[in-house]
Amino acid sequence: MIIEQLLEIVESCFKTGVNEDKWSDRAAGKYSVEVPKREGQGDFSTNMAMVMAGIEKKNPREIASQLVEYLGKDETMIERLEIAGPGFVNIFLKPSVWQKVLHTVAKAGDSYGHSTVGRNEKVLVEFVSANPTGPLSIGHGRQAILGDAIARLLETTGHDVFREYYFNDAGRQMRVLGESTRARYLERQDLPFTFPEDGYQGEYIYDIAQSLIDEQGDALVNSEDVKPFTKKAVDLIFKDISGTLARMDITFDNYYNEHSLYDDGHIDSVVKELREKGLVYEKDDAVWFKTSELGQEQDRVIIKSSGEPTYRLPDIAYHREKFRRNFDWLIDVFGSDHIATVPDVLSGVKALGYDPDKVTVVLHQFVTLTRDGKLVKMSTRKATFVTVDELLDEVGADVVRFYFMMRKADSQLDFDLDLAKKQEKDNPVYYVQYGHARLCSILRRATEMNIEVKDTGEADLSLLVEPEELLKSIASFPAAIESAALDLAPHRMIFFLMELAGELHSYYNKHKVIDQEKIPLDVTRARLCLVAAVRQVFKNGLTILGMSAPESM
RNA sequence: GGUCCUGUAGCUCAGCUGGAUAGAGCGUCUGCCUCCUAAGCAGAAAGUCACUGGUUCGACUCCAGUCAGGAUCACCA
Repeated sequence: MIIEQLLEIVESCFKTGVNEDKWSDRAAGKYSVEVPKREGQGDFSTNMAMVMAGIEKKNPREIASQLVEYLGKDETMIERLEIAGPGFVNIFLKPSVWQKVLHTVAKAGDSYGHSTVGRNEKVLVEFVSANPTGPLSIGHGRQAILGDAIARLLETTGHDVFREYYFNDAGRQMRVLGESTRARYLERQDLPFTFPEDGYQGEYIYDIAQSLIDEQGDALVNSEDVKPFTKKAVDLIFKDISGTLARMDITFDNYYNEHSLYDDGHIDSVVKELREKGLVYEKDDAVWFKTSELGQEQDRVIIKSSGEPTYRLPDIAYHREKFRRNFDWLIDVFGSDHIATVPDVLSGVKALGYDPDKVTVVLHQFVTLTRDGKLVKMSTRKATFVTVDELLDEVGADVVRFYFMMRKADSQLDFDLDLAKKQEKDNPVYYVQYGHARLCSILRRATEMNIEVKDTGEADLSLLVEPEELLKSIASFPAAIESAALDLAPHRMIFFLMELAGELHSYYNKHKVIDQEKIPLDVTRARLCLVAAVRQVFKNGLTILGMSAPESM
């Protein structure tokens, strides 16, 4: 990458200064080379002189002029230098350095931007993990897309990614689900029924009841056992959930059933191990975990006086199993309502001898929905929540993905349905996709006119006029992916693409590519190389985010 | 009350490891289609980066405190 090559040059100049006794090596590694925010301040700049000034107690501009003298000797990529502001050294590169990016993109094609920084590290991304009690709500939607985007980014950067969905289909929640279904089953047949006090009130329960009636008629009317109802509900709800996920092109490598932790004895063995370490004790007929000895304020119950474990115990056991399955990095994507469980799980992991630093929890804040300029009130209990399916029906998968990725996880996300539904303008999703479509259109046109899109090596790229912004963006694409991936921040890719689209649309209006009367053929050919490269970056960027790159709109 | 997140333009939000004159989209206002897609472009107006201190050559960014909003503090998951 360009910045890395430049950094090498800067570092060797720094060393030259040390060797020639101009300054000491105490500033080594403390300075940086970065892209200035404003135009006219160079392609890159370094703060070395300012960093050194503090350490060496010298005038920063004096150091800067010495540095400029050293840097000026480079003929490979530096065109000119200037000292600015408090002591920045601004570095202007030769245009040919940027133009070469087009070769790189053309050569790499669909894999441009992919890297191997992940070194095949085994990463487990756990996300969604919604229990089968109803259709996915928009809160789950955010999590599904955030988790999937993180997984895709990590794959792109050379990680060995495994996607897992953790669920529980036993226990009180499921009993209530079964009882709710039974009540609807009886209601539909005009028989007396009692609906559970905290039952699931959603319409979908009627659908489940109806399918039981269709299949078995009134055979279950006198069933004492709630299991057939629960089972049917779980089956249909899971089918519904995976259907919703499939519509967004989200798949999992594994669905991990909490119950298997009991069957395989992992729950018992965790308690046993903690007990051996003296971290467990009995009080009030319950079993407590000494989390206070692990940095927390108070101890927590892991087995209730009824003999049933609390949710913490299987959570801890589950994470131990993740470690035992030899993953190097565990990523949990949760809603912010799970915040209280995080310290408990990490305490458990630590107590069992695993490194909690290998667990990264991505907590995302809540989602609100705005329709007709007003906040839509949602309640899970009353089943007045909006489902992901409904959103998909209204605006389609690309828009849903884009909007859910647009904000960093830490921010609350307001899904503006009015804006999302606008298909004609103002919608950032189309702004980006339109960029790709426009470029495709130009390439189609070139083919129609029998203009061959030459290999970048044959075209005279020095004929490109004002392509700097675009070339720099293209060149920074791999770094953008890397930072978004390693920081688990997909929203940065969205912003990257929006910026690229802005630059492209601006260029498009300023410079025509094909015009046989006004534009010389070799200029057209050079611009077609640029067009092809930008199109490739759009396509790769959209693909990495799980969105489509339409060739026409 | 404790813990975590948030507070940046009228609205919704970026601002990555501190860097030069604070950024985008929407909204508002003014222009631009005999021309590769106007789902676009060019320009204008719009800010006490919640507040107060501190750290330093330099703070939206780091630290402490205050205020406001959200999440969470079970032998529910």
